[in-house]
Amino acid sequence: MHCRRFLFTMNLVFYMHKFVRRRISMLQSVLIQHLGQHIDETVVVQGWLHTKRSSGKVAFLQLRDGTGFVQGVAAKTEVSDDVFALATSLTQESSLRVTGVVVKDDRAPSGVELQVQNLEVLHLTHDYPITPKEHGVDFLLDHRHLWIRGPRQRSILKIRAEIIKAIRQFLDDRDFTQVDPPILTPSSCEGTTNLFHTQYFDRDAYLTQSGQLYMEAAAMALGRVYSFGPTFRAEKSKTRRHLIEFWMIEPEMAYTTHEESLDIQEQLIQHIVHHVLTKCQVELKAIGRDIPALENAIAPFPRISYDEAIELLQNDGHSIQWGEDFGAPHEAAIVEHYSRPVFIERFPTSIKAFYMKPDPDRPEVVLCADLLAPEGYGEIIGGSQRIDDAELLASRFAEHELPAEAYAWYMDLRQYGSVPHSGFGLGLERTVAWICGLEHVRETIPFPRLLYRLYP
RNA sequence: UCCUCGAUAGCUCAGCGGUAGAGCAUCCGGCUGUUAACCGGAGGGUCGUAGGUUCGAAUCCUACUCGGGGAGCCA
Repeated sequence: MHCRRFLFTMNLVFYMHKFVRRRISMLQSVLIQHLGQHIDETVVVQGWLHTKRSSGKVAFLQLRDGTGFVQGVAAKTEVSDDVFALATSLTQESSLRVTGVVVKDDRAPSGVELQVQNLEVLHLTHDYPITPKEHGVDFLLDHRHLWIRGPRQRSILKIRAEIIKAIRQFLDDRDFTQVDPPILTPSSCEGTTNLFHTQYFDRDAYLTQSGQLYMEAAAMALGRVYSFGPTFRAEKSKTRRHLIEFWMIEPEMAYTTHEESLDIQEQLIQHIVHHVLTKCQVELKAIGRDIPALENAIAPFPRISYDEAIELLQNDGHSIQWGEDFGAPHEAAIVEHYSRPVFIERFPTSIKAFYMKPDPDRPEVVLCADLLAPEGYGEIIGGSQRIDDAELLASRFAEHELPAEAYAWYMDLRQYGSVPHSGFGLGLERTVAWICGLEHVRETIPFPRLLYRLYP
């Protein structure tokens, strides 16, 4: 019985395909997001069946094409028996071309519906794994290649794309030049334990952990630069804030102090949030983001010193002492006092990277800052003013037992026209997670690389 | 590396020492406004793997495998 039904459907599909091809090809195909501009016109929508509901006399087809969702209504009295039979036999995620009249309807979430006239099935799907009911994380990640078809994941990827667009727009408008640092590197800037090792013919090479040092060179060549690319960390981190492969934006600015860098950072974040609030209302609603909470991200952001943060934590009952680095619970406790992103600046020199410039008034701290996102999303920016003095940098290399020969080129930057300069790294996925209000960064990237997951 | 939780139908889970269960999905039937549609029926299982305890193990114990959450580290 199953088999006969299947053959019947396939014959029908073949027949309909021949029957309607000429007429459909003469009609205009329209993206779902533009249907509102075609009221009362007959159009073709090319997409997939998201879900279907049907009764004996009417079938409701939820269609998607990547740009949006629209309901196609096939009424038994309005279409041929063949088309109606085809409509009721359609399966989830079958690919199809639907011909119909665009009509206004207040019952539709987008305000329009498609009155179906004809259907052309390109491929009839069987047993699509992701059903409209709930699924577990493991199952969904194993089916990530299909999971991204869903409305929630589509919205997140759309917002990610708009965030990227906003970042580029902001930096390009302020005379930054994009410069691409290498992905294959001879060694790291901060230890090799977290680096992905690979072969470079007969030598060792590592996947980049940060393009920063190269960007310092680029800033001396082009003034204001930024990189935008993937970063790899072989850390055995398994939390909602960590990916093995993630994307970073690393601006680097010549003739720029720590304070000027902070100004740019907060304006950038404000611009991103404003852009997403302007362009992505539909997507933000689709994923259930608390929009008023996002609207709080207006510059200037609070700037507190490491000293003040320690005091604040001690007053909250934490046993942390000056000189210790913050753990995740500390960051969460600090952020709880604010509803906006907050800068923590001037950390102890001893716990920060070798290239950070000491505060001239207090050499025990460096001119650096972390920007913590609100609502517990953790550090989204880390930045600093860099050491511009050749002698000091040389002594830092010695203190950190770094191989000076490998970094001769980096030392050169302090030999030939050294200037005060600053830069920062913005973690894309954590920013997307915060703006989307997600539980986990794994949903912010199309194909997440996680500690125990390299598939698909 | 450490702590902690988990693995039972295609999916989500219940069952916690005595005949393997539910909802959804699938298939069949019904329904002209559904929004995770609804109503009736059917099929569907080596209870993660290997040992052990017991008259009897999905259930208790041990080891292993795979995964979730978290710590450290970091964006």
